[in-house]
Amino acid sequence: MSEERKSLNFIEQIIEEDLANGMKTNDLRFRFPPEPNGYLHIGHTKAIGISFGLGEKYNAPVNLRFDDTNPAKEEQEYVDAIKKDIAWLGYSWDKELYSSDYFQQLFDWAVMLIKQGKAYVDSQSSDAMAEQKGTPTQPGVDGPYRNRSVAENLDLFMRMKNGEFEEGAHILRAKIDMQHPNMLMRDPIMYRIIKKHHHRTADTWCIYPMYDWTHGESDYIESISHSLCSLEFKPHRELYDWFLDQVVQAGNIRPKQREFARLNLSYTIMSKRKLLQLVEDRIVTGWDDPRMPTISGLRRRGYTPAAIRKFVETVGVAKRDNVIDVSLLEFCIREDLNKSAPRVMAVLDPVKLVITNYPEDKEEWLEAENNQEDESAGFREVPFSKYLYIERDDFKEQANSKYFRLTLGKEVRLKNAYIIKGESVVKDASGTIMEIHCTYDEASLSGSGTEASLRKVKGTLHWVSIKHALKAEVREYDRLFMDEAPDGHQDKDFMEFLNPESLKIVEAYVEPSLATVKVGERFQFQRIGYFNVDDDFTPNHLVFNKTVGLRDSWAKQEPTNQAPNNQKQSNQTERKAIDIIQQLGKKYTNLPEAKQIKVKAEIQKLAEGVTYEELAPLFNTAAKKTGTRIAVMITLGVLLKQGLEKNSDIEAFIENALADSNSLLVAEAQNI
RNA sequence: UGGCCUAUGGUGUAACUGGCAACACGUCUGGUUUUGGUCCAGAAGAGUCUAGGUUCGAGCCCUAGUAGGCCAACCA
Repeated sequence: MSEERKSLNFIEQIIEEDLANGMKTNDLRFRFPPEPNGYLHIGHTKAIGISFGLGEKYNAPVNLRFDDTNPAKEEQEYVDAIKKDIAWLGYSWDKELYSSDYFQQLFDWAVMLIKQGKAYVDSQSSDAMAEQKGTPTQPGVDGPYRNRSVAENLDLFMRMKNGEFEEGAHILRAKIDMQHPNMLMRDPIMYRIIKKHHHRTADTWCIYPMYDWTHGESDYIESISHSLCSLEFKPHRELYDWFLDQVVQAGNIRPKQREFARLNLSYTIMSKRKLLQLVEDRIVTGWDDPRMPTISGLRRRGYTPAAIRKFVETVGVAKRDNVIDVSLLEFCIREDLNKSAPRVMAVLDPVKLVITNYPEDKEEWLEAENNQEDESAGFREVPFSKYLYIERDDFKEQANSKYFRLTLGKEVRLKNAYIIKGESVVKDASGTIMEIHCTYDEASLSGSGTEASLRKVKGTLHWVSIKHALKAEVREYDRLFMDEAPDGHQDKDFMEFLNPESLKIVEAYVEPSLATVKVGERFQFQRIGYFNVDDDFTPNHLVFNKTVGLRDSWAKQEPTNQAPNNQKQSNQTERKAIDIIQQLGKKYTNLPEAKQIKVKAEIQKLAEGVTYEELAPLFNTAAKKTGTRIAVMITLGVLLKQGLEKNSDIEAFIENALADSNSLLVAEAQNI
């Protein structure tokens, strides 16, 4: 319906162009090609979102192709985990495929290249070959085996395949150009000997194709129309195309590689190698530790697929390096959970509250709304009694008027229950508060509709009845690293930035309705945050993970409250006249004439409050910023009229303006 | 010393392909609220890396700089 045209990212634009140039929508096909050597992380989600998202948008198939050309690093465990994660995110692939499915075809093509004189067997050490390869700034030189005969190459390659040689004895290289400016084109390796068991082909091969030789040809075999990958593969594109040139037949789809910037998240790392190190060094409990940026970690932490997909959609697709603020991820999960998570009451840091005028043995079951954002969520009952737990944080013996919680002599509401008034405290010998005594107003019950219940109080507290509360283990997570870019320092190892307090385990008390929870269920602990039931949960041991805290504008201002000397902020917010003039100037040249006259009058008025010292620095305004120069000129005119003496700086400024090509500026200069 | 890529508020993306720089997050006000949450209303913050050029007009086109990233694994 809406005419709103959603802007396309550069990849969508390329596809639209291809479509406009005659490619059929039916020919569109994408792929996601993970190497099964680790778990998927939030960064992969971007690649997944792009390719699978395009599949959804154009109703085109997307293959899941495991890039399994290196048996030394790849394992079935990772294949299973990757499939689980993609499915959990809600994407479905057309075919589950493996690069290893194409080993025979790749081998046949390699033989063809040898016969055409476009590939040869090299028998040097890797050091010698590296030497000949040159550097980015220096061309390489041809090696001694470069011109072996086709027959010899064929014979050696067959014997490589037959397992006659040890690892490292020979390799197969494409014969391209050792002097090529792109190092990847300097006779890249196509095959190496690896005598290891492969998770799919077992021991049938002892030579394995390299990434570059495999990837484009696999795309071609699968008729992938657009092969999307991250920016670091840009230099590979030239080789990708060269390999394609050797096999593509007219009439078939020729895959196109295009590259986008990968996702980086502040305060975390994305490198699979480094993530593996965290697992192996036992910094975290595993790939699915809730502090890990892996999909499995986020899942265990309580993130939803919808939130993660929204996040990836929001960050966009472009070609410049980026670091996304974690606050955006947190926003996405809060937004989703706010709508869906049932609210419950839980006290994480308890202090005992005694309602002195409440009958000793009385208990009431009070009605509580499950989710005010969702009417269909209904109500539940929570038990109330004389002895409660509230958060230690929610009480201060005395506090200023900014503190909305319980203090002595003031009233607050107990959520879903009564209004209470703080009366006294009981402390132990060390001064720690052991009990808070208060009185309640019996007529003020929530929802009772009485005049007393409608009374406004400035704070509302959550609580649990001690007698009825359930004990629960609550795991509160903080960021794993204390630096915004832990692996962005050349002089420091990322492990140096580990946050020693990334996990805090507390024993909490929760309302009894949580007795029947199941693993993975998500809740909002009111006034605290979102939590889910951890995998470690058992029926007699409740375990919750903190997914993310609620936004907390109180926590933000509290520290500044402590500092006594920021009373006088008000006059700082008043902007200086010169700043306003500068801002008005910015747009001056773009304004219609009527508006210019108005703005000029405004500048002249503001100019009366400007000193020469404030104005002088602006004489150096860049020539390009004509508007600012005009505003400065107008201001200068006012100052001169007020009796300011001309000096050499002023003369120079005016002279420059008179020589300018902009007539408005010249006119203002002439006025002076 | 080479090649390739990128450059827009604090962050991430837009700008209908040359016409008074928009959206989201974040920040700050104010209102509503039985969550200091949500929701609502508003504000601040960018002369689009720099210098030239083309044009009536440039974030967009051209030239030259500058800055950052990637490229020398028998990894992907």
